[in-house]
Amino acid sequence: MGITERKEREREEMRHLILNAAQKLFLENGYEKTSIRGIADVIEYSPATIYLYYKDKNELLLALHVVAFQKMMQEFSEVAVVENSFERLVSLGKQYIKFAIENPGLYDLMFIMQAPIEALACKDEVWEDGMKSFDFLRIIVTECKNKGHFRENLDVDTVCLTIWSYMHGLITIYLKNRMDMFEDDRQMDRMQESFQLFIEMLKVSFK
Amino acid sequence: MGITERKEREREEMRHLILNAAQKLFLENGYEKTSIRGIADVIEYSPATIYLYYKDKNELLLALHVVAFQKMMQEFSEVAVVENSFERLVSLGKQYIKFAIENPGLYDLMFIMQAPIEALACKDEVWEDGMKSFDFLRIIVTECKNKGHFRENLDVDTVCLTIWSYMHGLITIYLKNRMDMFEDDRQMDRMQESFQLFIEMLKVSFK
DNA sequence: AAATATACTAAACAGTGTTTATTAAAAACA
DNA sequence: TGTTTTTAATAAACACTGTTTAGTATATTT
Repeated sequence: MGITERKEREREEMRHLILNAAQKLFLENGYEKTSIRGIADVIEYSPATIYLYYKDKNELLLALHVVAFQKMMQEFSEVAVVENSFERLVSLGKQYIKFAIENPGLYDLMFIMQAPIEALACKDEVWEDGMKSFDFLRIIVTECKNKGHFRENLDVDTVCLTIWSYMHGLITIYLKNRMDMFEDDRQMDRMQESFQLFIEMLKVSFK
Repeated sequence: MGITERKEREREEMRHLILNAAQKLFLENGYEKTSIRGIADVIEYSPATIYLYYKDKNELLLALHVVAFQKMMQEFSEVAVVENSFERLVSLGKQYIKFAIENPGLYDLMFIMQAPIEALACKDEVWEDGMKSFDFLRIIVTECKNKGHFRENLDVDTVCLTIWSYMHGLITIYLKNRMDMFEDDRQMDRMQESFQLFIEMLKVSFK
């Protein structure tokens, strides 16, 4: 009896259809204009149908959040080609900035919005995507220690949290338009200068 | 003819009344539950009345954002008692973290939400509150250079942006529940450890 | 062929920010 | 003073939002 299997397949297809429409609206018009009704319009189903496949909007946004992390992790994999482990860390930083600037809406969903975190809390699940990407950083920092770029007595987790905090802060100050404070049009330059300075700080103080 | 003066005074009182109600709701129930209708209920006026005193919700949130900056700057003034300029910088960092954790809603409004920035853009104004608080940091960093804590060839603006980025990142990772990733209940400890590490980084690499 | 289960939706509920037309009161003018 | 004009406030509506409920076709099982 393959009916239940077909049903399950159709259900998964429908979930995909909804998720793709959500992604389309999210990337095109941003978060504000990604409404359940809007998604329903795109897929030509009634709004209520969406609730047969996702518990609520938070869960739908969580699904989108998972896709976003997959995309980021894939772009991260490009840094693997860099031989030197410290240079690989620098490369990861550049990729992180690049991803955030090219996908501001997704970055918001991944690291700022409460919706996906609330959805996880509802399901009593942990933030696995966050953990995996943090692990990516952790591995590189660990290798920086092993290869002698960073001294031995540094706590890897503390170093990672410090690096991530800096990167996340720089990016959100930029994305949330708080660099408009600098009244020139050197925002991008200023970010690059700060990033270079931070790299120097790592190099000098972790030696 | 003191009628226009009285009218202006009454108008200002009404703006205050609205702003206070907004602040009350914002601090008690957070952003989501701070609605125009909710504010109207508190002050016992109709929702439409609020629009006679504030152009829209963004402008009201901008007014609240101004109050928030006043509060933060007042708390910042406490660090003036610290003699050593580098220690004053450390103190400022601690005050910044303290303010953010004690006033997460206000911090959101000041540094993450788009509403006040959009309201400013509408009025063709610059982010003066942001500039003033950044100046506070700039002055202390400048003195760190003058007193020999930081070397001479560092660009003050770049240093300030780097410090602010780190602080802002650490705080938002915490406030937006992205530290739930660490499955222990040492979140606060981890923040402190990272903060200490960053202070050491400044001390060592800017010498 | 009849009974049951599934997939879907129209309509409603309870919210949101905002605008418009209307009314009551205050100020200005004659 | 009485009349006109300006001002302040609001009820009601508009166009949205996420979500739930009750009802209807369709598909599956008995």
